[in-house]
Amino acid sequence: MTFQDFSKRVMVSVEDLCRDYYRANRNVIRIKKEEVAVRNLVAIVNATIKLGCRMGFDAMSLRDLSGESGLSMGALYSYFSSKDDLLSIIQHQGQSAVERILHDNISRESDPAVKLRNAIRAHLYLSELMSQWFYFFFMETKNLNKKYRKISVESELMTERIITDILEEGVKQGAFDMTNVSLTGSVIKAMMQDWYLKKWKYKQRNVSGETYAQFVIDVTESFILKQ
Amino acid sequence: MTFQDFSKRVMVSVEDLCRDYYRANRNVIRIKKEEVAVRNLVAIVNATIKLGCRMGFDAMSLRDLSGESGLSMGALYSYFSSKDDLLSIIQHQGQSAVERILHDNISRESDPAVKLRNAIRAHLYLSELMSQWFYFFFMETKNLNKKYRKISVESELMTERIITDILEEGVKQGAFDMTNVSLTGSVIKAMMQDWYLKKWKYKQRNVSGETYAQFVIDVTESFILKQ
DNA sequence: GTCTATATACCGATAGAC
DNA sequence: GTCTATCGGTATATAGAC
Repeated sequence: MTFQDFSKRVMVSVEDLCRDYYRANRNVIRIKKEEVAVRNLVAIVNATIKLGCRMGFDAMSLRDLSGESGLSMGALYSYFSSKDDLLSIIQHQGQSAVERILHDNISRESDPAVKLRNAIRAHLYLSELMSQWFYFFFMETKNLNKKYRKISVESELMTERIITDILEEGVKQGAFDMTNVSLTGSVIKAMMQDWYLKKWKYKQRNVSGETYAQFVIDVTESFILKQ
Repeated sequence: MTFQDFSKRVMVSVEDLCRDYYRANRNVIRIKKEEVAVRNLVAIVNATIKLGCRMGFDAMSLRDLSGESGLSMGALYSYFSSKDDLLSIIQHQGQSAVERILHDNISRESDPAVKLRNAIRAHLYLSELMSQWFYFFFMETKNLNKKYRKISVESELMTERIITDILEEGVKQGAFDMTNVSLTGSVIKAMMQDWYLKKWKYKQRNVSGETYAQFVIDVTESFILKQ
């Protein structure tokens, strides 16, 4: 699967995420026209991710956000109840979407070796499509309150679990051979994560997402495939 | 080399770093008694790292720092000229120390395979000794000004370079065989970095630094050692 | 629905007593 | 050297005009 195939298939858009959020919360959102609400939510969310990645969510003032999104201070508060609330909305909507997309896009393939390759590519290509979101989640969710920090930790463990489940199945079927499934899953996740944490480095070196995905697969397979 | 051997050998202490800083800057620091200055600097730096890791440097107010360090607001400003200055002092002193210790502790061993194992262990054990510092550097670098962000990027590339230099030497000598030295260095660094970025996870699973270091070595060697 | 103007609180930083 | 008290500025959040 190429990156282009993947990006055509998943079609993840900020507008979809905002529309989902609006429909699930129209009872508490004061704006009643869906089109207006969704359009402004998209502007707010995009501006938050952009500024959050550039200067950090905490350092971003709501005046900065007002300027970047094109909405006034007063208007912003029609869409969220506090700055913390804004962070947790983005966190919740984003991580739910990631979870759903990953599960939908990891094939019901029975061969563990093929399935592992698909999973690594799916995760890597998704983190490429949503690289700012992934970076934002990693850098900003540490400062959330307990409840939302828990969601963030669960999200980390969930994606790791997708990998280790495949590894375990492969070991059971005799296709894989490794000393420690849990640690193997951890380092695969670490390698995948590097792609969006060090985007500047890979861009500078002209490494494509496809090249990187294939490389992670090569390293992994040299370790777990039986000779 | 065990973790215990390493930690006895390097003996890195916050007090040493603060004393170095004090002696290099006694001309601009108002406090003239070295023992007083060093004691308070240690308290300030420890408190900053602790609060910075917990809530983020930006979210930490100087009143928080005053409470945690035991010094008053006024006293704090005898040791640094601004909050940004405090961040860059910690960044500069810490990364210089890391660089020096890594270079001192990576053997002049000629066998690339042995040298690579030593380098991975040295880096991992140092990040264990200074785990909060490493975490702090990674999370707060983005908030620095251009000059210090450049230092930080150089630090990232420096540690990667230590690895890729060994890899290149091994390829030249015919001991290693890999498709892409640069990418191999990147993923080794990514695996090493996971140790301090996800400390909570490894602690929860009772994975020791020695176990993790050996695992990274195993994964790496399965990929680069000729059959 | 969106705006401007403003309330209120806390920020980093400093002055001056001791 | 260290403290307390306080400065001006800016933050989040809101009230009320339109």
